[in-house]
Amino acid sequence: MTGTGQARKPDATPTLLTGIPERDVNSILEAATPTKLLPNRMILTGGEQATHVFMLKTGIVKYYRLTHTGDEVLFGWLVPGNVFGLASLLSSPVAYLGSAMAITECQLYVWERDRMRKLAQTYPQLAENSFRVVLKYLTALADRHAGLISLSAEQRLADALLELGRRTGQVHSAGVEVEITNEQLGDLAHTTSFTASRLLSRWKRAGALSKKRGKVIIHTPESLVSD
Amino acid sequence: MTGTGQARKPDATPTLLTGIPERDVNSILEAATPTKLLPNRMILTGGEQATHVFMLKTGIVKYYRLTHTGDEVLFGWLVPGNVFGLASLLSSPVAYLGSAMAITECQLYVWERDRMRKLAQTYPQLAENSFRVVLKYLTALADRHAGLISLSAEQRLADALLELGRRTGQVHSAGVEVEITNEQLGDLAHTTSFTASRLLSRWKRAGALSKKRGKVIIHTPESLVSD
DNA sequence: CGCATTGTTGACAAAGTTCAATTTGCGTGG
DNA sequence: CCACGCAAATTGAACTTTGTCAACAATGCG
Repeated sequence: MTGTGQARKPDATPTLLTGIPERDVNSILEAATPTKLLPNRMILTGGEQATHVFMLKTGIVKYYRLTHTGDEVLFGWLVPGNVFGLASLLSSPVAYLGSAMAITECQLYVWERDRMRKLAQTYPQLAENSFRVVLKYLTALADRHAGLISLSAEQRLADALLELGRRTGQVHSAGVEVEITNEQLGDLAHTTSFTASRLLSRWKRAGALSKKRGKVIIHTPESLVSD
Repeated sequence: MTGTGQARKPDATPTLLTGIPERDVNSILEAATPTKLLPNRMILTGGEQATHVFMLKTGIVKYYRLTHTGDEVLFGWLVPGNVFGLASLLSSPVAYLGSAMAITECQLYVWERDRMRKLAQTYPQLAENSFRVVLKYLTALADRHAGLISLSAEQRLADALLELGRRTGQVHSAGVEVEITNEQLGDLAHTTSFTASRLLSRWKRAGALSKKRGKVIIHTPESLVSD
């Protein structure tokens, strides 16, 4: 039992460049190709050989997988700073485990596989950070999985909405404004747009939020939390 | 059995020691503490600080998580060769993401964190393999998650049974024999022992398998595959 | 032999999904 | 500026799947 030092922040969102000195960060970013994408563009496709590493600079990306029946299984939304395509780092080639698609207009850093592998040798912190990021995704997916099993559609929807507010919400005088459709929200919470509509209506009636087409304004996040 | 430069198996179950020369493997294993555990012993607990890396030598371990309501969310069963506790490899300490418990009597290799971190520096292949293993777990959990969303209880149960057959089954003249209770099978497939019982009975009536207490003998795996 | 564990079966309930019908909101082009 | 048309949202009702619970049967161990 290592009686380690002090309480650190619970989860200080580690990313690829955490703990790397600024001049090295610059070298690393310069080795990437900056790319701009329109909404609905595919970025990578699950099952294809991993050839690039991506870091999202601006915009929102959805990471998902298609089942053999064609249903979409959403793993989560990626926001600026998030890194994906890390399977490329392995010495022997592996497939991407899911597909990534731009939801909004996006700017990305894109590294070619060999380039990134060399960088990871030059800057070992990069390798460690990659490992940490993959572990973080594993934890996130574990959370998502546990939630799907043990929470009701209502709780999942509330969680999805609150996390969206935290990650992509615009703070407004009347509350936090989130740009999302019922259908997207349903996907995030693993339910249908119908269920999403019913629950949102209920919360609206309770005064916890208000709705516009493609938009939700959360007035009282607390009132979504429990029950 | 190095076998480089030859058609490799599609998913040759990469593990911690893959591609490491035998004498180095010996050094690595010698650095571990061999440990023997009785059934139902906890090995590590989710949320605790990661201090050790484990490799299962013999036996079966379940890896799971408890929700705040106390339900158990099973991520999977670990079989000999599987490695866990890899969060220990990070430079700054992280928590184990789930709990591990011995199902059968088990033998384990256990490495103390600092020891393993030094080994990973000495043998870089060890670091790469760790990364690969974590990616593999991510893929496995993604599969599991997708299955939970898109498959019926029946299909999940069939999958669980078939995979058990593959991984832990005893080949017998009458088919593959799997040691498992209805309840364990239900847990694996994310359903109840009642549903498991009903489906097994149906398959038994169809002649696809037979049952003993705590045991299933699969006669015709094909007939479980689709519907 | 007795007892605990495991398994079976039925009746019922809960949660969400599905589908169809309708309404609302909003940009576009006349 | 209005009317059109389409995408998004709403709502009700039936339906499906699976979980829950209770009662009971069987298996096998000590």
